[in-house]
Amino acid sequence: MTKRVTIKKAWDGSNTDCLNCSLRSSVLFNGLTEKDFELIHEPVEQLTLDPGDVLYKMGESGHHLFTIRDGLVKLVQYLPDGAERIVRLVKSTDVLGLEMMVNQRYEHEAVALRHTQLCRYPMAAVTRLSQHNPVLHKDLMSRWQKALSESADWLTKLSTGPAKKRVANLLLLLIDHENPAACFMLSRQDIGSILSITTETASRTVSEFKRLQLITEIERNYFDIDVAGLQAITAA
Amino acid sequence: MTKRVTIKKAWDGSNTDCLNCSLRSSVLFNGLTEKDFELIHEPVEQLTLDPGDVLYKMGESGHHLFTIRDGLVKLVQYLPDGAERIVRLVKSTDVLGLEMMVNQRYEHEAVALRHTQLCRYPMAAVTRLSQHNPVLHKDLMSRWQKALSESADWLTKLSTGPAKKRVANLLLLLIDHENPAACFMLSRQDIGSILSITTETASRTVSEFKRLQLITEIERNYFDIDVAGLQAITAA
DNA sequence: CGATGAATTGACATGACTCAACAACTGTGG
DNA sequence: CCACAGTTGTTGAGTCATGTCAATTCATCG
Repeated sequence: MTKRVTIKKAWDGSNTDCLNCSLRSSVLFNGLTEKDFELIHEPVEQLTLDPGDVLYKMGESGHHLFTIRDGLVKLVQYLPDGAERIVRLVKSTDVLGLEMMVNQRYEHEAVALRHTQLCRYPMAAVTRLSQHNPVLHKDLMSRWQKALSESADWLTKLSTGPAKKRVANLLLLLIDHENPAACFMLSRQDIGSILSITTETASRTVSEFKRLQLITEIERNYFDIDVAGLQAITAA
Repeated sequence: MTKRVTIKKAWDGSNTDCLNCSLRSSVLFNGLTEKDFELIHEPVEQLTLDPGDVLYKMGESGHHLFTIRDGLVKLVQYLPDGAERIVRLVKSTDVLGLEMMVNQRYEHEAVALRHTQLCRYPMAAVTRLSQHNPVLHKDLMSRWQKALSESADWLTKLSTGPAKKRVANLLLLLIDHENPAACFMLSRQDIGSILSITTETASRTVSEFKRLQLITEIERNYFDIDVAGLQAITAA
């Protein structure tokens, strides 16, 4: 079911050199000075997750935030009846676990969907720095706001209207912006719990898109997608 | 359609005395010292909205945040096809317009659903103060996080499952916690665009609940609700 | 190769939408 | 106070999309 990844297993062994990080400008700490970095005694660590690995569980306490360097992670909530609902997808350059700074608890279960690399930050350092460094302060607010605003989109685009539109919107959202028109395909079950449809409906819809050549499998789990065609469906 | 409320019309004429506000402890500025207040030159004003009044529109620029003292406001987004979707309800002690601090634009249309009183804060002051006052800083993060977490609930409780469950969950959410078991009833159209169902389905479901005596009209638009009964439906 | 879990497909039932008529209510002007 | 128009809510009949249940194929992995 849900394998638990241990920090030992995950840690690559090399400390992350944030100053030279290729994601520097888009990453949480981009506003920090070298002097700020000196105040962080606990090291920033790099983790690697395989598909299915659980980064943290709902309700768990912890002391870390995460930034995704590359990959895709789902945030899952469970309904009273045990059904799972995916409430957000977190991808490259996004931050995970911000709620820790407020609640000291994770609010979701975080599970990797693909091979994923991330950086782990000590939360206390972020809290402390955010009160002195206005750039980080502002960056944190931006990230919260971004999550909130994506969450509204999630509602309007992925939880409204007929299944075809929803699936089309989801595929468009999964486009890898470095490989435009190449799209990582989720399991039918994940599609279902994102869109709140059954796996059968998800499967039928994906199959129909394949038949109509709106999507074409390039390699295992990667599809070339007809952006204009799918957009036509979302608008229909 | 959408009446525009002018500040002149709305302003009660008396400056709000935040120091003596009855909502003080739950309100945005609860962490401020009297000295902080001296730094706010632009006055905090009190507004009153009638049902249907539009506080701000999507994309509009502005310089203010709002706290709801009493009442209920919907945040609306429009889909490409023009259909409206309500993405959040904002109620007493909640803050509206936080996104201004990041974007300088409002991201939704804010429309009063009932007679509503609110306070208007100059955004620049909040931004400035949040960088020096750690309590306000933390409070802002909490509010962002609260909005985000409610937004996930909105998804799981109000946008998932059959119409009956959704309506039941919505009614439970509308309970006025000062008048437990008394619940303000929304228009069928609003129910529809919250739950993403048609007005007809909303009407049928509400009617059924009335027949089953799960809800009973006490006075115009106020219902006594059978909490246990509705909870049974949400769990079913 | 056989075993397991995922994906697909079909047949059928059902819940929600559509279209349409009508009832109830609100506010207006006579 | 009534008559009217306009809006909102209710209800019904028929259709369509999605859910349900079940069988089958496909992919992966030991």
